[in-house]
Amino acid sequence: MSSEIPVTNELDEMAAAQVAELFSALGDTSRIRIIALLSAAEMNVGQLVECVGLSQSAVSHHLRHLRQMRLVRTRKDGRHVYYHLDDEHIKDIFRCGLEHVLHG
Amino acid sequence: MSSEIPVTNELDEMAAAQVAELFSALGDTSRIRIIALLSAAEMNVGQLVECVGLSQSAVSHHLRHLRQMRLVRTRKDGRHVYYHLDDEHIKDIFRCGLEHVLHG
DNA sequence: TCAATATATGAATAAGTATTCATATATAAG
DNA sequence: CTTATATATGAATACTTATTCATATATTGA
Repeated sequence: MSSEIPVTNELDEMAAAQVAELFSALGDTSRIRIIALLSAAEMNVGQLVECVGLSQSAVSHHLRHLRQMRLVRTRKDGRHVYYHLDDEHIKDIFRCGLEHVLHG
Repeated sequence: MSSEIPVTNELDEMAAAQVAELFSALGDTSRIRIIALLSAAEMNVGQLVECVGLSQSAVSHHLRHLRQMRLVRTRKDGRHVYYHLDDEHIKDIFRCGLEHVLHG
């Protein structure tokens, strides 16, 4: 054995950090509103700016964060960049949290 | 009409803030490790301190945070305070996030 | 090419937060 | 009653992060 700490703990720690990073990315009102909007439909940056009521810069920074976490992906159309959720599972996670606060 | 903004948006904004608050509470490695441990079994503070490897004070602060968010509850037994998840849904949310990082 | 529009980004700052330290409270044991 | 153990908490600090401002890049239309 190379260590006194069981391997499973090491893995769990790493996984815990990743899960925390995921929830942290969703743990901001502005980003959650973006996720909520994209849960309903694909939108370009300008539309998101209008909907969430933040500056274009702030929205863009949040989108970069969500992109880096692989929570959203983009599709380019002319001068516009359309954002959508990376996969359906993201929607599930959001709905899971929403259900909890609506029910609780 | 009392406002130009549809009521549904107001509700969504409030819900979004609550969802963000929930995910934010789960968006910390130490707290997620506590949630992960409590997903498996009830534990008292001393046991949690040993498992997560933080100071007693730090763990206690995190537990207060989780308590205030109604993610955990307590049961007192002598000098010990046992913590457990508030309900099964918390476990679901955690597992939902864990599955995402394990699969993705 | 030039102007206009859409989006992205680095730097700065202000607000938030995790951890530590010191200490308080509560319970049990002797 | 006194001491030891378990947990909680306020204040201070170091660190993180959301937003803004200024500006850059890219695409379209004239």
